[in-house]
Amino acid sequence: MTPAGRRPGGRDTRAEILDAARQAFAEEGYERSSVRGIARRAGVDPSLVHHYFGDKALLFVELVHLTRDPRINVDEMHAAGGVTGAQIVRNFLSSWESGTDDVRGGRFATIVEAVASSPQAADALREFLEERVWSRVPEPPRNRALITAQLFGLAWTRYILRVEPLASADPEELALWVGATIDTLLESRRTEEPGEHA
Amino acid sequence: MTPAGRRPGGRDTRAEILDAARQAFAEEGYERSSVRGIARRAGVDPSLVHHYFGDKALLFVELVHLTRDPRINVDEMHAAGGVTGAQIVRNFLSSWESGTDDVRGGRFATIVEAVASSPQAADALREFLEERVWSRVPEPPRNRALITAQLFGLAWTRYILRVEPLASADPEELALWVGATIDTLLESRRTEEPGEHA
DNA sequence: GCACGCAATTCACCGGCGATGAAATATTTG
DNA sequence: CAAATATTTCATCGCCGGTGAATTGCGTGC
Repeated sequence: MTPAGRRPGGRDTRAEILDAARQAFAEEGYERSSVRGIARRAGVDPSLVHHYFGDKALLFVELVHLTRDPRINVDEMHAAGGVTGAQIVRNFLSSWESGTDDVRGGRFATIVEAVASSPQAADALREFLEERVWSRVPEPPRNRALITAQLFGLAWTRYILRVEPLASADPEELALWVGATIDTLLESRRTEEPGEHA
Repeated sequence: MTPAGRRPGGRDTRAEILDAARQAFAEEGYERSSVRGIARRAGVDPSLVHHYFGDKALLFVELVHLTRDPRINVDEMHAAGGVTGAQIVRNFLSSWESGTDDVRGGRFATIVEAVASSPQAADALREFLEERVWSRVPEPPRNRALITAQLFGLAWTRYILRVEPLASADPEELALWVGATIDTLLESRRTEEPGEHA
């Protein structure tokens, strides 16, 4: 149909592909989204996707970096008079439940799926967390990691594995339950070892 | 080469396919393993895999159920004088680090990958945990779920996301760190609410 | 002991996938 | 205006998951 060759009029095809990819990943998850499908959405040849992004994993990496900056959340919490476990949990959950997603936790599933099947995506997410989320929180690395484990364990059990009662509990309940554990970790910094009472 | 039709001599092809699948999933993960590749390993036509198992997800489900029964671990812990958080963690980690795996945590990655991309696999794992792991532990559902979240959060952060220092810490250290949190949950049953101290 | 039904196996396909490499066309630069 | 470069499509390759039909062996009833 459309002949080969560069198109006249500089519309930003790269951005359109990114947008199509965001939709596709959100709707269908990582593995089930195809480069071809994304290209189709963007009204573009599949090769163009490779041309701009290299391959599917790199396209995804690019997308994750475009997410709205979560440092803002951290700043807001500081402004609101200190970081508590419950607030961290509330914030974390709201990232996955807010917005126009069709399936609750769908965004989380997409990311987890990508991270599980592509080490590059895992690297990207880890660096993202380190540089943009934790960078302003003065916790020692071990506590950061343990809190990360708390949060992702919660989300994974809730959204992916769907274990009850976590799967259908109210976010506020979860904030209390898991927030308490995180508080223990946060407090341990001011004392000694993390929650060792044996 | 080999003509069509049933083979003489009743070798258990179904079992051979399962074995090939176990190897393949362990070495390459879920998505990267292909039905065709598994059939190739088993020296068999790909259609045979579909014939016996329906599709790839069902094949995987079949495999998970063949894992050695983890109830034994629970029994051993009871015999050893009670269940402690540290022992739970040790046991959990050893399931993913023992044996002849090439990559540490490779089995965990395989399962997580499958669960992330196939709801059927998620159902299978959840039922597996409910029926075969938790069935003998008299904790209320919420505690079971929270402990599950602890364990999977830990493993996910260690094996998949590879956040330091969890990724390279000694299992014994992890048992202390996370075990303490689990102990708090276990104790809360004998008192009241889970660790709410606010 | 043989014919018939069923289980096991392969074959030939279908549409889709990720990726590569070359060709064609537009824009930018000198 | 010409050469370099950026953008775009096309033609392929080899692989994938899955389906449906054909082929061959096995077990059972009579």
